[in-house]
Amino acid sequence: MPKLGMEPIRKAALVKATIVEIGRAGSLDVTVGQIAKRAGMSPALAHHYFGSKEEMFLAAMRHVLTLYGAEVRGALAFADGPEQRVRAILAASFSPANFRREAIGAWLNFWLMAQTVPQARRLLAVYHRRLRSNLLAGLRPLVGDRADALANGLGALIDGLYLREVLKSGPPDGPAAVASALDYLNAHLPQGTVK
Amino acid sequence: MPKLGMEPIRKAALVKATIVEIGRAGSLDVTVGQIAKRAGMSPALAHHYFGSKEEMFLAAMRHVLTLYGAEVRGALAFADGPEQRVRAILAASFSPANFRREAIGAWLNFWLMAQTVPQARRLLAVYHRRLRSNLLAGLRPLVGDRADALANGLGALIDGLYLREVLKSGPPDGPAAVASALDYLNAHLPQGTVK
DNA sequence: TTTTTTGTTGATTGACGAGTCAATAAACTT
DNA sequence: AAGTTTATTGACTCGTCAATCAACAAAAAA
Repeated sequence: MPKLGMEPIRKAALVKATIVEIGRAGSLDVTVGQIAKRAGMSPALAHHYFGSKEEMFLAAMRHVLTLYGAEVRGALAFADGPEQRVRAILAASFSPANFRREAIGAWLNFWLMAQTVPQARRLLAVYHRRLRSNLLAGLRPLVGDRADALANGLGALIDGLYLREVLKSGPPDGPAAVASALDYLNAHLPQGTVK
Repeated sequence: MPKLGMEPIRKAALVKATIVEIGRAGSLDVTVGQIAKRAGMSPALAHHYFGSKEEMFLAAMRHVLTLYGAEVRGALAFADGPEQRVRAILAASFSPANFRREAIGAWLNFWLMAQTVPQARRLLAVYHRRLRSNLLAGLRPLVGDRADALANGLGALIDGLYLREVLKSGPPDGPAAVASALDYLNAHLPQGTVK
């Protein structure tokens, strides 16, 4: 029953299924069959649309990063002043949409992939740069030339908090993570600018 | 030419080779064949000694953690006072022995494995607890009841710094990482206790 | 209506890799 | 010397999986 215009629908379904399956498996050892099944189609069709498994992974990674970027932008739009901007970034980073098991698992695996797949490395580098410049914009008015080191530290801390969440049992605790990061930030500010 | 007493030698060689190969591949997609070859023996022999690939991975992980633990203990032996203890832990964490490409890559993969292999999870949990209690011992005299939150933050920061090193090109910069962590610590101390 | 394009899948190919087994050989024991 | 244990490997089994292909179906274009 070939309805036309299936391509975007199928691709979206596959991307979503890829993320879910990677999160579920906790690794990239996921067969095209599993992904296709979850997306409700045959493995052959998955190949038809993406050409290869790697392309599927990359599309999934792009999707995760895009979502995250959108969330940050959205939060930033409402932020008032540098301090609120930094807060907004942190809140977006640990928002329920991003800070949930599947996404965290997927994220960790993309990191792994970035070690060996140049495309993935590039994607991750883009995310890094964006996060960094967003943080810097907020931090510079607050701490001047120490902003650079602080942005690095905060970036690493965010990644570390993600990493640690992987091992915890129970649902991820976004607010606690935000609190941790804010605490870090706060300690570096001329006393208590951020409460 | 069966010399006796080969077992420990072979096992050690395999563990080492496992770490190298995982680091090289940047993932756990490493064949027993590759590992065995690097260790200078047939795949069959590798199976003979370890029974399964997973056992090999776990042994490698145990080895990495043991090395790290030993380094921390060693550094701690010379540490004088709480502040020096914390410094010692950080220095050991980013020492050349631990903070090098292969080990970092292996570490990241173990993290991944911990998501699904209970044994691996347990090993990582042990490392976590030890790091935590070591940090706490040093921090409590310095910051009292805020030590708990600080230890968590520092732990996450350390992990994050490892993670970030994966993506950088060029050799890992241990001292810079230590400086980052110290900076974090310093910001939380009643002014400038740690310089 | 014929042709082309788009959607879809079952079956197959081809490669690869974990783990087993049987066989060989050197040492050590009795 | 006969028997046992340890070391070692080549050959093989068995399963899995990415990717391809041939074929069929429905819509759109001609």
